[in-house]
Amino acid sequence: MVRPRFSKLPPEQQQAIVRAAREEFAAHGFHDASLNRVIEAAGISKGSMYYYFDDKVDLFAHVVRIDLEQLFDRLGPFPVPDGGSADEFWSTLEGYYLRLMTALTATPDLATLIRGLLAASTTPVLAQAQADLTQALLPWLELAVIRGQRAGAIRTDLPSALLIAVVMGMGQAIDVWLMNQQPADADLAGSVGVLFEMIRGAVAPSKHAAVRKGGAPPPSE
Amino acid sequence: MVRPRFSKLPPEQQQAIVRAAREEFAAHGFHDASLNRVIEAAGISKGSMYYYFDDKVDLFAHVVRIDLEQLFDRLGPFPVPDGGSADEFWSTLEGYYLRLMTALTATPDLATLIRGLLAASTTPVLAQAQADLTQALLPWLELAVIRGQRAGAIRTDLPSALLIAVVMGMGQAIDVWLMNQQPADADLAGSVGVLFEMIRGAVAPSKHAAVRKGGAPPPSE
Amino acid sequence: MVRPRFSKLPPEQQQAIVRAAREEFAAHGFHDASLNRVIEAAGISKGSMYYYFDDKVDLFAHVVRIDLEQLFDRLGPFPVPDGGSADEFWSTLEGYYLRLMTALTATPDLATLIRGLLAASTTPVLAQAQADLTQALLPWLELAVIRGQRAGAIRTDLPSALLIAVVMGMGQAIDVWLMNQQPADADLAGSVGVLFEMIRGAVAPSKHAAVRKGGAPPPSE
Amino acid sequence: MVRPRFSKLPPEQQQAIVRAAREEFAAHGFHDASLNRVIEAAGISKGSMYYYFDDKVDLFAHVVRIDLEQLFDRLGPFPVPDGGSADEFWSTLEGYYLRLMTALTATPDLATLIRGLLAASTTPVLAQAQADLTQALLPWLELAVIRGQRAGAIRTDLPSALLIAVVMGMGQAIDVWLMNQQPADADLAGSVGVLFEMIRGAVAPSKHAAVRKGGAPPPSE
DNA sequence: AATGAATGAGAGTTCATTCAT
DNA sequence: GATGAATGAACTCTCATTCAT
Repeated sequence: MVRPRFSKLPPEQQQAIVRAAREEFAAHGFHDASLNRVIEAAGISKGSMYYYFDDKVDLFAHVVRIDLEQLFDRLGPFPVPDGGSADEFWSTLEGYYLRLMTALTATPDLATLIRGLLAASTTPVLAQAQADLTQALLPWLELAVIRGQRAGAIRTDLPSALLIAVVMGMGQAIDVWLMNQQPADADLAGSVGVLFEMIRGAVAPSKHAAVRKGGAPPPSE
Repeated sequence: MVRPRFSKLPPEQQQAIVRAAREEFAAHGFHDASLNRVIEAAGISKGSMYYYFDDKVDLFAHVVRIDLEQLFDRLGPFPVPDGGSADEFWSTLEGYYLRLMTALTATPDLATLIRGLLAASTTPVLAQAQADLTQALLPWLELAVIRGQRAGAIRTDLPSALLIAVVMGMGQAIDVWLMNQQPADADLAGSVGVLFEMIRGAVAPSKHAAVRKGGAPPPSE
Repeated sequence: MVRPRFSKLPPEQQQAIVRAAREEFAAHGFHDASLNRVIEAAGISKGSMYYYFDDKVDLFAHVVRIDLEQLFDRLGPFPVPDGGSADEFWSTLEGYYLRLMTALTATPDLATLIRGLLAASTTPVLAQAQADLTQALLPWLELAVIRGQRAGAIRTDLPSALLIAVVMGMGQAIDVWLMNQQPADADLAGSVGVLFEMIRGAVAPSKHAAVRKGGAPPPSE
Repeated sequence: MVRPRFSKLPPEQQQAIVRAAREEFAAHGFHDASLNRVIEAAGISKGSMYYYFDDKVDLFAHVVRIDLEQLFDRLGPFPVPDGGSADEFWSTLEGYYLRLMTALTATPDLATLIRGLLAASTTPVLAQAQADLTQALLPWLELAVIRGQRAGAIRTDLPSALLIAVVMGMGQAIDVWLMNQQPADADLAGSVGVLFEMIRGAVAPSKHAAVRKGGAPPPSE
């Protein structure tokens, strides 16, 4: 955990440290990031680094947390549509996601960080940071699933955790695909539209599902 | 490239080395894997390691290649359904994928390796290994998309690269989810069924697409 | 570049490190010198070595630089005779060179270092160190040539670079010869006298040159 | 020493090995030359290498020896002018040296080898090879000095070893200077002329010497 | 509160040499 | 006679972390 000492620093110095760390982690990934380079860029001593943060992981986690906070502060609270039709549900979500992706595209270092974190499936040392990230998103996602189900927009025959995982996988794939395309913002809207279309196809109540599994009847809209 | 010297080793010693390396890479990822630990576990000298393999990357590539070969030897060739209905198309694919996942679930280290390789988006040193893996799969995947489109099973209004990326993202998510559940084989079939159902929903010709983009009219199912 | 950290060390420790490095480099040459042996002899850790110096080349360059500085501090500035006769020109130079050689003979390790550096024609990694050394000497040498020519002591029909190269070759040969003789200081003066005599014969305005090349008429002595 | 086994090889294989070694040594210097690369280029096994030669030094010495032999075979025996005037003495020598340098310029790898060997003042491991090279040349050089002295072309007041050392130093300097100029053959003759002129000035009987040292009276020209 | 000097463990890689076959 | 597999010692260099001041 970040030590309170760090929070007492003048904001501009906090920012200098976070910025230096963000750039280093984004540029080299967690493992290859060098604390020596971070403290040099931040203009602080090595002792101070360890005075503020427990260790490398702690610094990394703090950077991700801070950045995510700022990101979502800018975006405003997650809109979780309550009531309304399935179409309204998807449309609300898509609007929000588009703004999220627009923001992420504007902060590529953060995007790189998140991508790296999501992908670091084999680095146990980052498990905590991953868990943190997940914990920050999961409750909202689960709420969204529930409301989507109530709106008849999301199938009810699968665990929400699975639905969420698959949707995030699709989103990640689209993210990578988007970055490889380096689209203008105009394209971004179209791409997000396509993505949501596919997501909707994947998680919407499905006639195939009914046939295959004979699962629970879809809740009435 | 693996040197012929390695291939001349008695099979059990080749296996000992590959096994040691596989476990190390699976446990720590490519970067954090330690050659010292590998040679210790394999019971060979450091000089021998470099007598058999060019370098760390070469060893890694060899392990992945060997394991994939064995995997696909066990599975037989990719079936690419040609002709037939959309339902038949999906059913053929699902059967194969189920067998693939069954095999992967039985070799979790290999699964971890592949996952790590797919995710190593920022490690240029593995670019070759990634390219190898991709090149082995892409042609088949593209063929599958084309035949799926011909069968009316896959939408035609999006680039196949995007479709493939999204499907792989979904598959990866399911993989992770499956590994976290540590399901019995029985559950595996169900999960793969669900996955394909979602994939089908995502990439099947969509009425939404037609509405949104004014694209090509969906081929009749 | 040497890091300031090193300069802050207590002088005796700086000296211990420089001495250990000097002996190692002199004994084995740059390439065969082992940093492991240096840090062992200096009594510091491997980490400290790299805390003080960028790398092996940096250490080597520092040793040479320090030693040369001390050498020329002891000798005083290069005297560049201006005006006067050819005999006076040579006599001034000879006096300085004798003091230089006396100093070098007293510090054989430094002599070895310099010799090695001058001879390292094929080691691009030392190019910077060589360039440093050359740049420190060349301007003075060229000035000396010009003034010598003005005094009628040096021939004017050959490029100064060639003259300098040949003279340095002769000096180097004498150096080696001197070291093999391990002469008393008394002999040193005689040897330097002989060397200068030969140098004078080689680079003095020559009647042969006039005959052979039909070059500029030799300036009158 | 080269083992007789090597001499029994078919000449073309001997040549293949020597050629591979020569190129490797010339390209990387003795220390950085890799036996692995040599055997690969020569197309022999590592065991064979050590079956033919004691070790790396032995191989190096053999290459130098063979090449020098061939060089001097091509040049013919050293001409040691006996009788005649000082001018004739120098002229004979210069003619030979010009042919030597022409030959060396045509075989740059050998030239590099020799230069490296002459310069390797700090590599005790090559002491034997250096001594070999010197021993091959010294007797002739000393004979040349004696005859030169008899012809009144060379001063008699200095040990011949010193004269030889200085002359070789001058020659080496010119060699380097020549290589940096990359002259056409035409320039070579001129350069050698200049070199000999300077050599003559350096080692010819000198009035300065008589004045300075009160040494033996100079032999009459 | 803050520093920065010091370190040790470890990294990947190279290579001349040996020796059983 | 010839091979090439096997090795271990050595190499330079990196880095997160500690701790006395």
